[in-house]
Amino acid sequence: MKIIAIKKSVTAQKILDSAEALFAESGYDGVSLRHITRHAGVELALPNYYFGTKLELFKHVIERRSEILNEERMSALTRLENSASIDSIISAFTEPFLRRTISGDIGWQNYSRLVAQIANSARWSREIMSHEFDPVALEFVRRTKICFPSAKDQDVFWGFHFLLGAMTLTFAQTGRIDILSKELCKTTDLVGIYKRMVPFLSAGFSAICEA
Amino acid sequence: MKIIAIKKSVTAQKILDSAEALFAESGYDGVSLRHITRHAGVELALPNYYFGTKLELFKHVIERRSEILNEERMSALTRLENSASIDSIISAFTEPFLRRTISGDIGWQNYSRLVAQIANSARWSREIMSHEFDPVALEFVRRTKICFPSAKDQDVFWGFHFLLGAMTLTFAQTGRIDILSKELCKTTDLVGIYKRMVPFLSAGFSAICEA
DNA sequence: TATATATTTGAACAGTTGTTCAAATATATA
DNA sequence: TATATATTTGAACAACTGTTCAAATATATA
Repeated sequence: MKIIAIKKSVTAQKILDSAEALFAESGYDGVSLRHITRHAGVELALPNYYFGTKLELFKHVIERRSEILNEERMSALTRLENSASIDSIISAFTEPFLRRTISGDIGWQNYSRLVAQIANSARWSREIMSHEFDPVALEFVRRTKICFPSAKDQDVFWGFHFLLGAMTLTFAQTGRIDILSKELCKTTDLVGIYKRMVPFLSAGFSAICEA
Repeated sequence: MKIIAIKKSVTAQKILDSAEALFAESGYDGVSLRHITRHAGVELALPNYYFGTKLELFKHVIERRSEILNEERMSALTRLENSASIDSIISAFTEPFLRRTISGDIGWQNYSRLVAQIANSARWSREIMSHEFDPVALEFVRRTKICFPSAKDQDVFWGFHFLLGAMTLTFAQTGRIDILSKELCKTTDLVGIYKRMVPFLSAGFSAICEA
């Protein structure tokens, strides 16, 4: 009987890191197990040993950091006072991801690029996004409803949808806005983005959720 | 010498339609030429005859409708008066895509799902999105600057970035919000989304672009 | 009708894909 | 040290990949 402790195996972590980086760049089907193992410097058979199939490896890549992210988001949301403003609710939801990404940790940067792709993919969104991130999303919605007592539930959900779109494109780090703005705006300037994103989204929520 | 008139060949259009539908579902690498030709009911060698490589076929899929979309958006923007409100500018930019998608045309629905994925992909965004859509995007930015004379260029570009994120996630039609909201919100209800999206984004722009 | 051109067919090519497994090696336990 | 378990190795499998091409067929031109 084999007992695999993925979290403690440096080989397993090397595979996850390489898979994360390559999936973020080229997507699930754009990357082969040989790409991953070559990048990680390990044998081809090892992903199967630790994770089973390629699909299970993919899901492990997602779950490794979603657990951390969900905990941080949830605790930031529950730390809020009952009278919290929409600004602070949006900050609580978006800031944990942002802080991880701007820290310079290349793993988190790859992860956020990967999640952005998944969130906009018909194939993966329901299967992965819903499963991993909906509980925290519902807590965000619950807090926002308290903030706008007269808002209809639909309005709050659509507001969350717009927030999610703006946030995921930001974390996608595509570099398109750099080209469009002739390098006036930098995809990597997450602090500058954040300073504008929270007011932008707060005003948007107020516009559709206030009577 | 072979003279190929792609736009008039029903075979070429069948290939483009099938490629569009399958790429929208599974992405560039998730679809093989055999999937496409089987779906279209044509021989394997025909994509090469009409389009050359798989990559060139992919780009033809994108360009076929981006030409139409760009013309409609550009003419909607230039039809605006000089004193146009941010609401009307956002409408001019987003409405053409919306109208095509809600018309029930399955081809345009597939196309919008595909563009949403490309917009959030590091691999394709610069190569395809910038090339296809930046001229019209710059016209949007130019009109928005007139609307907010005291706004810094950076603020307008970032506003466009948030708009683009919200819009692409909407057109991605992932169905995630349906699950999250327990079917209270429907991804397919583009009219209901639009009614909220324009006010949401207008308020966002005002928040970061007004002094 | 005869000729030229456009299109379609069916097969083949070499390279890559995910997955499997017995054997070899390393590590921990007794 | 001896034994059991965990991990790594290297090769093999059949299926699938994008691309190519000569031959066959259809269509237009003269």
